[in-house]
Amino acid sequence: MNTSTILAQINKHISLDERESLHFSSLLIPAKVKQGDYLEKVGITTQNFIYVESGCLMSYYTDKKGVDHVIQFATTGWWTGDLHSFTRQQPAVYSTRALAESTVFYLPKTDMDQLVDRYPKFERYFRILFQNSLITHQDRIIQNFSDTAEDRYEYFRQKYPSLEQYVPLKYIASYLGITPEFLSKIRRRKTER
Amino acid sequence: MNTSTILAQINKHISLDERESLHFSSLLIPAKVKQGDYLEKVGITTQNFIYVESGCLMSYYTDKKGVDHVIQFATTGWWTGDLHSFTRQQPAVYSTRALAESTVFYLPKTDMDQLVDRYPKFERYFRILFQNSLITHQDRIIQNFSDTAEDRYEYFRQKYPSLEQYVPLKYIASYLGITPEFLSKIRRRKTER
DNA sequence: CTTGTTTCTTAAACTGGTTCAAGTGCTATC
DNA sequence: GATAGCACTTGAACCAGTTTAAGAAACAAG
Repeated sequence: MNTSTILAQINKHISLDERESLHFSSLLIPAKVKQGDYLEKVGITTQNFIYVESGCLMSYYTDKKGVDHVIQFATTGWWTGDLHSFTRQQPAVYSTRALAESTVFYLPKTDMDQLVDRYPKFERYFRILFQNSLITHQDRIIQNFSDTAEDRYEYFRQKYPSLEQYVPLKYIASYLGITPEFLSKIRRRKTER
Repeated sequence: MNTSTILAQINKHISLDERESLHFSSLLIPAKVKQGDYLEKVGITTQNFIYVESGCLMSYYTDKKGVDHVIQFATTGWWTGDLHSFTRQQPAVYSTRALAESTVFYLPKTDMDQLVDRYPKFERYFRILFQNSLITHQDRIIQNFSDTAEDRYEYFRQKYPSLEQYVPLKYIASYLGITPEFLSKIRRRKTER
């Protein structure tokens, strides 16, 4: 198991020594998942925080009418999962699936709890991670209110160019909060110009 | 200066001893603000994280067309401010104003940085704070996509009943992502039934 | 008390995005 | 190489929410 890229990712925010790196690595559970595989399912309490080493995952919410809403894509270097379920140990409301063959690391909640307890550096790492993610989520809320769907699509393509190769358009539409039909129209308008 | 309620708030998540409590309290800068006062303005880099001791604040974004979008209300016990500006020390894109006469504590960024450095407990406190806030923001994104404006209004009233006394309807409309005119219609529909 | 200012409401015309239904194209599998 | 299944597109009817404009109600300040 090669944990060098995840350690490099973490070392962007904190500086781990040998002992900390080894301990952290020992907690990770590596896994390979195929396209379409579920990593988390609605109703089951999430036991792991998920780190994407390669490939692409998506987390989505299925509403009362049975419509899926993509809350997040996660590609190399991202953490993902149903944070509510993970944090409060309650049945998940999001599902997480692989959009392509992917390799991931699972970090079990109990281990993460002990980890941050024992090494304040990791407490810091996750504080920074959540703080940054919160900023991104705030931006997204504002953007959903103030920009048109076309602007949001343009922004999405610029911000996450690597995702277009993995993600079917219908999921991009869902992430943008529109129907696949309307995304289709937007795309046509763009090529016609 | 009485810091007992903010300390009680923090002690819900971590357990501070006398020394830590005193040190933390010594960093806080108390302030009274009147209705309409600005605590942060667009374009000015945010120096403080803001804790609301009493009263009510709102943070909002003004888009290219000059329309305000409320990102958050903050009442007793909440932290607020432009997190992006605060974290990365860049000019604020949000403004923060008092909706009523309020008392707040400012926690300067430099002090907060030193605080979490010196006391891992505070690192944990803010990790938990951001983690919880992130969960709330994820829920809000999903809700904006899957629920109608009327459902969102109902949910808002149930979740934050105390806010209705402070917050003009036009700001509630903005928070919900609709126009004041449409909120007016929703309210009428509700009373007619 | 009254005058100006802001908030809230109402109504009509309008639009960004949805819904429904049908059709095209891809690729997968037997 | 037929059949099936899914992703994507197209178009027409439709609707949730906006825009514009105006009036009513609440409020603050002299």
